[in-house]
Amino acid sequence: MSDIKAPKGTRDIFAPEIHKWQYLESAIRAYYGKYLYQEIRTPVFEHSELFSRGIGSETEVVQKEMYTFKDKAGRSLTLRPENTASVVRAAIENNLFETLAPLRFYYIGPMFRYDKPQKGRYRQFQQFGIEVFADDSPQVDAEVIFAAVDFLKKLGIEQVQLELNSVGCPNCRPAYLQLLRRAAQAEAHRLCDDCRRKIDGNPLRIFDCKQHACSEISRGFPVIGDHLCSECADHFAAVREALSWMNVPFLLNPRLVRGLDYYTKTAFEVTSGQLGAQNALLGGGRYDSLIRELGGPDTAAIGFAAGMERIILHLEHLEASRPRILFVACGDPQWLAHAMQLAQVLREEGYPVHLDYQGRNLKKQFKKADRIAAAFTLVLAEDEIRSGTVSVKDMASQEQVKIPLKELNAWLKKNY
RNA sequence: GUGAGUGUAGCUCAAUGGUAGAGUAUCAGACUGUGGAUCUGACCGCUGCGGGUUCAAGUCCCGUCACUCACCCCA
Repeated sequence: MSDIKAPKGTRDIFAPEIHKWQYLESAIRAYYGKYLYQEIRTPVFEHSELFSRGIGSETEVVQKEMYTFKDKAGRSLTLRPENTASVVRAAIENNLFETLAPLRFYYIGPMFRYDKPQKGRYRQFQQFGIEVFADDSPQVDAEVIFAAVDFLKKLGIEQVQLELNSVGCPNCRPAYLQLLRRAAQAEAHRLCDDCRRKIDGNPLRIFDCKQHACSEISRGFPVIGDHLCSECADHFAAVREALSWMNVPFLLNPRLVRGLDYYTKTAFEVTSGQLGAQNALLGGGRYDSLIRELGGPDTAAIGFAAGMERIILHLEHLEASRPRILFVACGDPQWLAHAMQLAQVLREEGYPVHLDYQGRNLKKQFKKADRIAAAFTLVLAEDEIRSGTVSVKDMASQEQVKIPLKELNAWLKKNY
């Protein structure tokens, strides 16, 4: 074995798991196409500043988890830890706000975070996500959330929980944060070191602390829901109403906090009980200020990102539909020319065909056909060559018929 | 970054401190016109790596790396 291994937190994906990935990717394209989302592909690395400005320099992601490096010209570049900032950058840079309608994007691709790997968490991981620009209506929030939950349902993933909150906006959040800081300050002596540090940076994250003492204490803290401005409160009420139109059940979590700073108003997260500690399948929300902050027009936006590895973990029972394979068995190496030509003709007809060139006896070849789960084995040996026929054995029923080569195509059309 | 568990054949796993094994997979034969079964044989290893203790280490000790899970954080 080579002593060079895949870097920590990365992995190789191949059959049979790769079938699930291909299935998932095509499901994403088909499903979100129906909402007029169009694919966007952005670079895997960006100027580091895009993320520190977009995601927020105080966030865990930016402070500890970025793969940042200098290129040969001394530019600071970063492997993208998420894709929303890039999509916004791309929209601004290409003037998509002026040219594209509707402004709806989906993406699929690798993201990178320098985290310690564990179940459902990798350093290179796949996300797909959607972004809607230039629509500030609460109904589009409901549509995005519906399209997140409904997609999982269509994949057969139903044991999930949707948590919902509003995190306010620049009009009401600062005042609330002051209130929260004051409350936390008063209890600071009882909070853990970690939480004490959060008071000044992002006190909302105190709600995330799983230490018993901290969560007990923070339960008494004011929650944003009671301090939303009327615009945010109205918006949130309308989102909830529209969700009920679409029969989307949700759990109000007034302490739901997202890890990225750009969220405003609606924030949501879908979790699963089957995942272990890393239980978030997807998360998202509205980010009405980000586009302006990154130099674009003052434009509302909403989206979510989903962890594909975590979705794949829920597809365990998905039976990969394997192609029906034809195996051409050659009775003697002297007929290999016929066998290769037959195989090629069949491939051009669209069948997956395999054959063995090792000159093994028919028994070995049938064994091989069995191993690769061939649907039919086509025998070409002396009898068949002489009579211009081929013997076709149905591997499941064990029935075998000898048919003229000229009729093979028609026979396969009927029996394949 | 912190903690715990695990590292032996391609895969799944054995081996009271005393000659590294089995199942499975692969290849060949029994069986040169027919798969799943059976039997026989072959192949497969610096026991993660580096030190230490010992007459002797896969086994005990230290370090290190990797994987897994959890903390943290999130998707």
